[in-house]
Amino acid sequence: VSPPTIEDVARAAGVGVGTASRALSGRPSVAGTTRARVQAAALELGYRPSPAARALSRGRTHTLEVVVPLATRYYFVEALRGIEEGLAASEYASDYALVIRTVERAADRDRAFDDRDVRVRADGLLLVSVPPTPRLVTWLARADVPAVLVDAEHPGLASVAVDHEAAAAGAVAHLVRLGHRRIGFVDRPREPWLAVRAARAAPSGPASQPAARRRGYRRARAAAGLPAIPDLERLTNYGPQGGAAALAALLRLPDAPTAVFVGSDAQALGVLDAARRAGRRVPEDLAVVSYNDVELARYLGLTTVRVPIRAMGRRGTELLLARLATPGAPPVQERLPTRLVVRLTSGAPGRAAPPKA
Amino acid sequence: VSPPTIEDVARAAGVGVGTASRALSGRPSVAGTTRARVQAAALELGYRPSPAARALSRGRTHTLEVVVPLATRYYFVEALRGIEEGLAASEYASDYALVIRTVERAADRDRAFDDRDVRVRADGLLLVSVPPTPRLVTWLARADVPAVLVDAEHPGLASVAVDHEAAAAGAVAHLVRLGHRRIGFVDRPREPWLAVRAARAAPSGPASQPAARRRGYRRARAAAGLPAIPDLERLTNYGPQGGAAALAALLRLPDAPTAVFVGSDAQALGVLDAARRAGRRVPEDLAVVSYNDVELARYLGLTTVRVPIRAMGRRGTELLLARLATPGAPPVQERLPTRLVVRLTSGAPGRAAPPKA
DNA sequence: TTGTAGGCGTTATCAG
DNA sequence: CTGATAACGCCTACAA
Repeated sequence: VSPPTIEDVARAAGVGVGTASRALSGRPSVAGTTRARVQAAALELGYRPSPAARALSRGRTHTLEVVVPLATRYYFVEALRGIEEGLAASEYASDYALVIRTVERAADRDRAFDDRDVRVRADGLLLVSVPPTPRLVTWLARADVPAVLVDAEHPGLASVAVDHEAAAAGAVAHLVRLGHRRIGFVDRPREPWLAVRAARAAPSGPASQPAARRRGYRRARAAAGLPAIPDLERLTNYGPQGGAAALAALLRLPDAPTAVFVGSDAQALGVLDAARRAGRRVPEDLAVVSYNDVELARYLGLTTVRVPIRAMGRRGTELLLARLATPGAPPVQERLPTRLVVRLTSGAPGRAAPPKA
Repeated sequence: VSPPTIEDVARAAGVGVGTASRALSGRPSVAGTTRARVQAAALELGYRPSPAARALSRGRTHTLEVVVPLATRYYFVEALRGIEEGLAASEYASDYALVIRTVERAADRDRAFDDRDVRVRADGLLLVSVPPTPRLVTWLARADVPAVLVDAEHPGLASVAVDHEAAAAGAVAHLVRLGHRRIGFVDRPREPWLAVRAARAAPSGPASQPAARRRGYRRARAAAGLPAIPDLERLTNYGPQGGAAALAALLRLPDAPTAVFVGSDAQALGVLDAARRAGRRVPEDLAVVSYNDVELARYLGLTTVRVPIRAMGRRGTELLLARLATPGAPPVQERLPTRLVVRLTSGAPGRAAPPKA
């Protein structure tokens, strides 16, 4: 009752295991008739090669591991889609299996890069939005598994990234151009899975998106001659509730802002809602620009920064496959452009119609 | 330069490989000092057990395979979240690796269940929203891998499902109770990955969600004494564009409907938009009830059927782990309840305030 | 408690 | 072109 092995197939076909292996693996040096016989026998017996045995023998698992935070939902799915696209469109063998590993807490991340944690040993590693800690970097060096960072960067490591700081600065500059001077900033705090165990986080540690956006926000302010005003910067929970709370706090300020830059569309949702409940019209009383450009942003008329996470996933996969195919190649670092998508909430001139489907 | 094997560890610790294996695997019959010595040696050498060798030797891969359609995005992520929850909360060893396999086209599905397709051979299989075709059923029987269907059912197979027909009927009944008689139906056609290769699809083939919803729609009509009117039923592309097109068509009817039941929130988005552009107020001129209750539904005030996909994923995982732990156990079939979430778009009495964050 | 040896299913090597 | 046979790295009886 145990599943048939290649030996069973060989016996049924009246050949040796070596020949059976070659015939089934599509190796050239096998006579046509022999190959046909072996294949027929395999089909007859319902033979299925053992991936474990094959991996052990070949030394490769034909598997890619993807490490992603699950928290930013849409972002995650889009990245995954991009990865699948990259796999499907590849010029190399693309039938890699994908092992997904989600990290939501710091513990998950630590476990993910713990030598004692034995899972599938992948041929390659794709790290999505997981800024490399020093620990991770040494782990990567030791594990000598080709890795590509997606939406993150580190010297010496292959990556496909985006300049979040510049993107944020551009968004804020847009508000400045529209005449705003009191511009608030709403974002989430450092992600939980980025938490550093000890307090010895490097001062210029792995860049998180929120940190990069804040730098961009400040830079744009400075460029416009605006001073830094701590009260205008609000770090709050991810999601609409957080955004709503942040805006409520901003509106209570003596000098309430006339515009806000929000670090995610999800928080912007709450911002819009809180504005409406406070009787502020958007964009007349309050201009809103957010970040990511998730699918629903267009339905809300959200002016937002388009982050090409899907394209990053795709390109990252391509780079990984290329490195897998050419082991010697040096790690490539690429950057993809972002783009401010101007819709209604920023009150851009010349736009007044409701969003279209 | 090749990675250290257990033999290296054994040598370094001055013991035999057997002892090293037992010490590292946490087996009881090892002296405390010996174990410590082995573990120290392993740490020193940076030893990482080979999953492939372990899988080959143990006969288990410690891996779960999840087959999901990627098309319905939110649905997919939620199911995955539920699966992770189930894994994390399990009373059994929960450190299974997850191999994700997405099927978007019929070819993907065929490949997924092709004997010649060698990927990681998982210890268990979780099929999310993939109704079992006859072919799949026989494959499952042959592969003798414990499997659990999530959001699908089949006689003899373990499953966690939902009664989509009843849920749809309930949604339509709600509209009937509100006094509507001309009730339209908008849904997507059979999913592409369900396409049957030959035309020999069983008449009552694997139930797709759209099919179940349509049955529910018709049943509710019949229960209300309403005749079936083919013109009122529109199958259109998934997504807002499809929904918008469908509503436009419905509004062109001589007897335009005063209410619509839409098979997905994504399509409902387009329906709302098309209604607005046509000058129809919601819910005064047109009541809308949709399906799934995705996150953004509350922000749009959508009345919709809540489908507990996350809970299904979680429960399915629990069932799978239980079966893995107790091979003899018979397949369990469970159903989870759905619930109509009444918000604004259905015009339910006593609700007039804008949606709250 | 510990060491030794056989086997898991495949691929690769190397004679025929 | 084909058939034995030795790895691949680990686990697990079996013996000591």
